Order: sequence, then structure tokens, then C-alpha cells
Amino acid sequence: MSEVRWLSDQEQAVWRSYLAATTMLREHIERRLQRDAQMPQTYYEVLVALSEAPDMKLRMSELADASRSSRSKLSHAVNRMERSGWISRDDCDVDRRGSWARLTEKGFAVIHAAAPDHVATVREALFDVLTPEQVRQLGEISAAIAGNLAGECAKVREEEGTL
Amino acid sequence: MSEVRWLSDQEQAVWRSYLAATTMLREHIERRLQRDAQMPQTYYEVLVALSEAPDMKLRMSELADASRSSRSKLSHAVNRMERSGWISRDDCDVDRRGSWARLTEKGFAVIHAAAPDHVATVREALFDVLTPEQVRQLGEISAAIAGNLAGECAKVREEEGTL
DNA sequence: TCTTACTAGTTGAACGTTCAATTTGTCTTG
DNA sequence: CAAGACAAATTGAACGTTCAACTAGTAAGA
Repeated sequence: MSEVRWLSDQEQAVWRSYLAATTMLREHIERRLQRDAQMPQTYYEVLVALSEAPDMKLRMSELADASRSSRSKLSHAVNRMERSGWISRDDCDVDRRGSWARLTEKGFAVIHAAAPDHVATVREALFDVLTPEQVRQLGEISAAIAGNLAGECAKVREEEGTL
Repeated sequence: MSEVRWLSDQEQAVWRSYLAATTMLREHIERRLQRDAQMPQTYYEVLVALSEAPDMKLRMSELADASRSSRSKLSHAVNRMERSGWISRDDCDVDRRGSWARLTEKGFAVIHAAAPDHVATVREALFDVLTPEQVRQLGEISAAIAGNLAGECAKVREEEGTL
């Protein structure tokens, strides 16, 4: 057991600031999306991933990776979006365990209707309050954090089935 | 209805990077805290807020502000932590509607046991992957975002009782 | 003082996520 | 071509959060 390296005062302040900013921003976006489009942010991300895929369809596990969902979470989410008529499921010929999730016409309409408000929210709450230089910095900082955690997260994914 | 100002390619890239980084970091910390201390991050923040308060007690609404919880969320959370014996509730003499949430001995022990692992997680996943300059930048960026949203969030808080 | 408005806090139902198990199908190796 | 290991996806239960009442107490004005 090694010594604890506590946070310096400056680090402490940055951490609290980071926590406040990311929490507030996430909740703000969630509230707006719920108000304007009656869906949580994770559903929005699933719809975006599908809308960008060839033929607007993806295998469930590809969709899980694209939207950073666990398989279980995605399964439940797709169930609900299927019930709303936004997504349909097709059997997969190549691998009979698998299934395709496909964006329906209605789902396509829903995401297109939701996008403008969502983009406006992101712009107002994030890009409009930062200088171009800060935007650049935020990009690099985010890449560093994400790059470091990507391995860790992949490990967790793998363990999903293993237990 | 005004024109939609879509995100530029660079903004799009930064936004996706930001989303990936903050989501992964939050989930990583949540997983570690759950594994090491059997509690979600929000409970940790509640316990920290209480441990820093005079006499380790706060009125429910003060605690809600300190931990950025809605009143309802906090009420449920304190219920569960009370059942675990981490927090106790006392009636408030000054205002008989109110109640104090106080950290118990056990709650104090729990947060002190959890802190070292938590700090190590934050350090490894955040501060160790950034340069000192980037840490400074992140502080300023976070302050800008949080500063801008603080008003918005206060507004939402106020509306909590009003409806 | 009575009445109206407001504030502190709680509650139950609905929602979305996690966790662990389960089902079904594929791949590998002997 | 069987046997076990592995992979794709789903399920139900438990958990935590949100939402919309609701209870009870305080404050303010006539």
C-alpha cells in the first residue's frame, strides 16, 4: 500500500470546478432535450449513431460501441425506442444470434426535429462562453483524458460477458 | 425562429471528444467508488459536504445546494444513508418544518476510508494525464462554463417548489 | 386574526441504468 | 462431429433519479 498523494489546493479547486461544470452542463442538456424532444441524452446519441451509419442500421454491439452504451443498457433503450416506433429490429442472416437496429422514417424525423434545439443548447452553454483558444485547449484536454481511459473502458466491456 | 448555427467540423470534433472524455471519466469514477466503497458518486459528495460543515451538520436545503442535488434526490439519498447509519436526522428548533442532516461516527469513518482510493482514481484518470498548463486551462474553462450555467441552475431550483 | 402566499421537506410512481443470470448461436479443438 | 469455450443479445430485479403531488409550518397583509 503506497502513500496517498492528496490533491494540492489548486488541484482541489480545479477538480471542484470541473465537477460543477460537467455536472451542470450534462443536467442542463438533459433538461432541454427532455423538454424539447421528450428523450434523454443517451437516446439522442443512439439516434445520431444510427443516422450516420450506412443504411441507417447497425448491429446491436456496433451500436453499443458507437454510443458508449453497455449492451444491457442499449437493449433496454432500443426496446423503448422500438415501442415509440423510432427504431425497428431485423434478424441478422450472417449471425443468427445477432440483430440489426435500424432507424425508421419516424425515428429519422424525430432526430431531425430535435437537432436544431440541441445544437443551440450546446452552442450557448459551451462554445459561446469559451474563446477559440479555449475551445482548442478543451479539445486537447478531452483527447488526453479519453485516450487514457479508452483502454480501461474496453477492458470493462470485455468483462461484460465473461462473468 | 432564427437560423440554426450548426457546429463547425472543429467544434463537432471537440464536442464529441468532450462527451467521450466526461462520460468515460464519470463512469470510471462511479465504477471505482462502487467497487471500493459501495456507494455512488453523489453519496460521496453528500458525505464530503457534511464532513466540511460546522458540527458536520447542515439543513437539508443547504446540503442540497452544497452537493448540487435537487431536494427530492437528496431526500431519497439521505433516507438510504440514514438506513445505512451514515447520517442521522435531527429536528430543527428554529424552523419546525426543517431538519438537520448530520454525519454520524460511522458515516465519518466511511468517508475517511473511501477518500484515499477516490483521490487516487481522480489523480490517475485526470491530473496525471494533463500537463500543469492544461490543468490551469481546465480550471479556467470549467469556471467559464459553470459561471454561465449557475444562473440557469438557480432558476430551475426556484421552480422546484413553484409548480 | 384570518387568509393567502410562500418555503422546507417528503413521498410514490415512472423512468432509465446496472448487475447478474439466461438464452441462443458460433467457434475451436480433440 | 461432439464438447466445451466463447460471443450476441436479452431479461428481471435492484437501484438511484426525476417528476408531480402533497404535508406542514412560516410570513405578510388586510
